[in-house]
Formats: sequence, C-alpha cells, structure tokens
Amino acid sequence: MKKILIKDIANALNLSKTSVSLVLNKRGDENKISKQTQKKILDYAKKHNYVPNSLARGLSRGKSETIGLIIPDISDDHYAKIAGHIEKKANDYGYVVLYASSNKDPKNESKLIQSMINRQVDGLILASTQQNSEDIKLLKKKKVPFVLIDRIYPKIKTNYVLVDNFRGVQTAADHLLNLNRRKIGFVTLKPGLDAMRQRLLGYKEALKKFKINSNNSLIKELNNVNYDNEIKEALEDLVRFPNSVDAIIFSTHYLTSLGLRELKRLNVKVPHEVAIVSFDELGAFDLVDPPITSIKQPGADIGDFSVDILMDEIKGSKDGLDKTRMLEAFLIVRKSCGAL
Amino acid sequence: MKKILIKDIANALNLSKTSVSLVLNKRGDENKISKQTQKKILDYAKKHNYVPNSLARGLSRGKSETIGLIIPDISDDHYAKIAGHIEKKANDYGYVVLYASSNKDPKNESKLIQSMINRQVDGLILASTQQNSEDIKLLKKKKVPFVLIDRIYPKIKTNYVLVDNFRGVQTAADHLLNLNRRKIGFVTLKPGLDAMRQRLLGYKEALKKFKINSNNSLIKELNNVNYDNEIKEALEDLVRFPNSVDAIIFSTHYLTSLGLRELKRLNVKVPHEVAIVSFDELGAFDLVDPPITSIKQPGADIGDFSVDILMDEIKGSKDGLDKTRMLEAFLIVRKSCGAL
DNA sequence: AATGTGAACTAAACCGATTTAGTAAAAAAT
DNA sequence: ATTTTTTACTAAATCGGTTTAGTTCACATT
Repeated sequence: MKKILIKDIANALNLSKTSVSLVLNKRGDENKISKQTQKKILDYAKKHNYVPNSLARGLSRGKSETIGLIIPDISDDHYAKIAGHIEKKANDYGYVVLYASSNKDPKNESKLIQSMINRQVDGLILASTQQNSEDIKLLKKKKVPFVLIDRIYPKIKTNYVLVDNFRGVQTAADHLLNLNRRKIGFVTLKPGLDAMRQRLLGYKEALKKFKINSNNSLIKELNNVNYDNEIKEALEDLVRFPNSVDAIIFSTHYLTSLGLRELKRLNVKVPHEVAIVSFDELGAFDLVDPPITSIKQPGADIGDFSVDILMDEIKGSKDGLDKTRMLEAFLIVRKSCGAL
Repeated sequence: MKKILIKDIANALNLSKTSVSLVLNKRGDENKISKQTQKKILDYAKKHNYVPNSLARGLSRGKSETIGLIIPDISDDHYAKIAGHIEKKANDYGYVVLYASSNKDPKNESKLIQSMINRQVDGLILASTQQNSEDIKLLKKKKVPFVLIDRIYPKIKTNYVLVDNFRGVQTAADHLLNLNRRKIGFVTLKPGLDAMRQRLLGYKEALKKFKINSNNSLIKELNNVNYDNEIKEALEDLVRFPNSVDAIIFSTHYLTSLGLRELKRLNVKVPHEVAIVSFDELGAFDLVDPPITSIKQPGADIGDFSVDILMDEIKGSKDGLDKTRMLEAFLIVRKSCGAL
C-alpha cells in the first residue's frame, strides 16, 4: 500500500531506472525497448498503481504541468466564473491550476507572481491590479509564458484576452437612448483600471453620437476603497433636482447591487422614474425587482481563450507574436429599462 | 537577472552549500555558523534576490507548503466564497492553495485526490461528492492530513467542518409555522448527499413539533442531474389543488433561483399566496422581488476552521483525535415570508 | 606532550524523477 | 573472420534543494 517508485519497479523486474522511466513516458518504442519488456513494466506499474511524484518530475524536467492563476478575488462572481472555465480548460490540456487572490493589492500580486514562479508553474494567467508594470515587464523579459485577462497594461505589448468595455457600455447607453432616456447617469469607479476608463469613454461616445453634451455632474466616479459609502450620496445627487436623471448605468455588478439597494431606500421607481443597466451581472439579476438589463461578459470565452493562448505559449510557438483577443460583451434586455 | 541558486551563493562566498542552506533556513545559530558568515550569506542572498525553488525544496523535504482544495464547482457562489476564505487563511499560515473542481463526479474526484497527492500537497480540504468512501478511507490509512467540509461520510470518523443542516431547515420551517403557514412544501434534491437527508429531516422534525403530519406529496425530491426540468412540474403540483401550499422551503440557492422563476411564470404571489425560504443564499437575494428570507451558511467560518484544523493535522498534533466542528446556519428574515 | 572539547564549517548522500552518453551482445555487411 | 551496425538495454549525471555525519583547527585540560 505504500508508494511505489521507479526504482522499485526497476529492482523488481531486474531492469534499470532508465528503461522503466522511458517506457512509462511512452518513449519505449523510440528507444528500442522490446515489446515484452515494455509490457512487463506497464503491467507491473499498473498492478502496483504507480504514479509519478510530480515534484521530482517537475524538478528534473523544469516543468510542472501547473498553471498559475492570479485574480483579484476568487469569491467575486465574475472571477469565480472565469476561474471555473480556466480550470476546466486547463484540465483538458492535462494541467492543474494553482490559484491565488491578490485582493487588489499590487504588493500582494507581486509576491504571488514570484511565489508562482518559484513553484515552477509553466505559465500564468493574470487579472492584474494594473499597478505592476514592472513585474509584467520582468515576466516578458524572463520569457515566462503568461496571458493577461480582464485588465491589461495599455503600454505593454503582451498576450491578453479582453472584453470590449468601450463598446459594451456604448451598447448599454445606446439602448437607453433608443428608449428615449436622455439624462443618463453613470456610476463607476475612479479609473485606476483601464477597464473603467474604457467604460467611461464608451458612455461619453454614445452620448456624443446622440449629440448630447455629457454633463460631468451625471458622472459619479467613486473611490475604490470606500465606494459602498460614497454611492449613497452619489445616488441621492443623481436622482434629485437639478440632476434628476431618467436612467443610470452602473459600471460593475457590485455597484449595481449597492445602487439598487439605495434606490429602493430612496423610493425611486425602476424603471418608471429611472431606468437601470448594469455592466456585468450577478447570478440572480433576472430575479431582482425589476429584472436587471445587463451587459454580460463572456466568462466562458475569457477562460477558454486565455488557456488556449497560454498553452500555445507554453508549447513554444516562438513566433514571438503577441496573441490577443478582444471579446464582445452582450446586452441582455430585461425590465429595468422599461423595454419589455 | 537570471535565477540564482544556493550553489551560486556558496561559490561566490567560498562557502559550502550546507552552510548557505542552513543560514537561509534560519538554522544558522543552532548550527554554530558565525554571525559574520550568516550576515554575508543573508546580504548576498538579498542583494541577488535569492528565492528557493519550491519543487526542489518540496522534493527533499517531502513537504510543499501547498494545500489541496477539492470542491464540486468553483463557480458556485457558495464554494467560491468558502474558497476565498480558505485561501486567505492558508496564506496566513504561509501556504498556497491548489484547487480543483470535481464537477460532482466521484471518478473525477478520485483522480483529483490522487493528483494532489502526487503533487505532494501537505494536506487536503475536501467537499466530497460523498460517493468516494474508499478514497477517504485510503487517505485515513495513509495518514494524509485532510478535512472534510460541507459534506461528510457519516460512517467514517474524520476531521470535518459542517453546517447543521438539520437545525438550519428546522429554523426555517419554525419561522414559517410561527407565521401561521401550515401547508409547507419542501423542494430538495434526492438524498445522495447526507446534507440533503439532514435538511429533509429538519423539515419533518419542525412539522412534528407543531403536530402536523408530514405529507409526502408536499415533498419534492428532484434528481441531481435533471432538476432544472423537474422543478417546473414539482412547483405546478405544489401550488395547485389539492396541494395548494402556502409556503415553500427550497433546500439550495439554485433551487430557489429556479423556483422563483417558475413561480413568477405561474403568477404566484410571494409572499401573499406562498411564502418562501431559501436554504443558502445568492448575493442578490436581498434585491429579489420580494427579498428572500434565507438560511445563511457561515462561509467564512467554514473556511477558517477547516484550515485551522488542517494546519493542526499537518503540524502533527498526533493526538489521533478527530477534530470536528458543527456550525450553525442562521436565519435572515426578509419579505418573502410576509414577516416584514 | 598527548588528549579532549567546542566552534565553524563541509563532503557527500539523498529526495524521485529525467536524460545523456554510453555498453554488451547479436546480427549484418564486407 | 573481421568490422560495422543494430538491438536492447544501463550507469551515472542532473535538477536544486536538505540533511547526516563528519572534518579541521584553535584552545583548554591533564
């Protein structure tokens, strides 16, 4: 019942470790190990339930069949979904996933990257805090295979899989404008993240196309650390004179959740008084009162494509070209805009 | 900029690998390495940014400072939350987490356990499919440190962290009974899982205490694979004559979600016609129409305690006693029962 | 002067694989 | 009959650490 090693197999069959190792790695034929011997080894290994020690194998091969996944927070719906897809896809390739949450702290992220590399991960998928360009540059320089998801460094050329935040929000705003909403508020986070910048730009672009001047008092950029408090004031300001918006776009699902609670408290009728669109959604948004029109991010694609790209990098397509993918977010129309 | 090894430090300072290794592991004093030498080593290591190769260290120590986490599905809200807490707590102990989803397939789970062990994880946290008693027994026999969470094997004595499913549902039913609901439906899954069995028993116990005969036609046990279809028929049956329930307890958050959609379709008024309680909740359940009264599971505690117990096991408290923890789920009263 | 003691190190084995550079014996070629 | 080639293996180095069992030298002891 104790673990059996290559050495044990070799001794038992009066063969060398080399032969056993070669055969177990399906390199018996190319190394002219006789069929008989191969069968003996394979049978013995199966019978005694041999499984290689991955650390030893990893050490000598310099590979670990493991990929590292660093995200802001695994308990966030968005990242949990992506992580699920990444894991599944990685498994298909025979890889397992070592994951870690940066909790949005760049220092933490930096440590995690280091730690993953020490553990000889074969590659990294990274939803970065976007305040770590040094680390990213280092990864590039050291030729560690990696893919950025969700958040990129606009100034660094790399592999990435990204959702078109600009177009996503533009679509949301278009939807509202087409429903004749004209005073559209935008509740977002301060643009430490490029994604936030893009979303804001998308909002502005939509207004521009409708020849509406964007009005800064309708744009509420909350601080990343204290948004749960700031959102109260922001919404009060948006819904009452002189702003009195007739629609609000929230730029993340958690802002939407907080915002809806606040609107309920303020007794604002959705969608009659104010229409709502959420960028990104939560599982139960179709059950909310009213069901929330959302821009849904393609979590499955983000996961799948990022792993595909990473595997490409790992298996060494050394064309040196950056592999990038820009995915569309799509609008799911529900009742919160009065369209149904 | 290339990686620096212990050997490199030793060569550069004209010392042996042994001394360097000892000092870097803070075992310099106990091994009488002079303060001077220690400082030289430490300084050089810091200057050249030495970091140990975890695979090599793991191989020679037989430890990896990694724990394995196997759950049914990382993209499930419940498990994502738990995973988040486990990760944070594990980090506090200096451990990282290798996670994998079994997708509720016992074969898969079995493979994952094996794979984790090959990777020399120091311990396992396992939310099992509950159809793998052989593997669990093997883990015990091989003295692999592990903790079961969420789902246990009632017949196997082990470490576990569990939520009191029985009491949880009992509390939910009590709440409804105290609000004078008397025909309470129970929508659950077929009891492949002990948790489901306990929840059903809790429901029955509550009725019994109120001297109500439990009526099997009010209990809908859906199949694990096809519940999204079966729930339609189940609910139709519950809400119309002769059943005509005045309340329903859903035994998981996803059944609640599906059920609510169905009730909306059937145009059933919640809570006026039918009151709802959900066992376990989704992030947006307070925003749903109406906000859903839920039994909330203590995700943070599940995570924290399971890691604490595992670390105890790993660090070798060989008292041989099983460490168990039964946590209370608590009722969050919202409008779906008409109590507010 | 011979012996013992402790301080400050180190050589070499080891963890469990993979891999490079062979070798011995049989078969084929000249 | 000798050389060459092929077949079927294997010894030993390697990956980068940790650890066991010493060793060397200065100094104190008898």
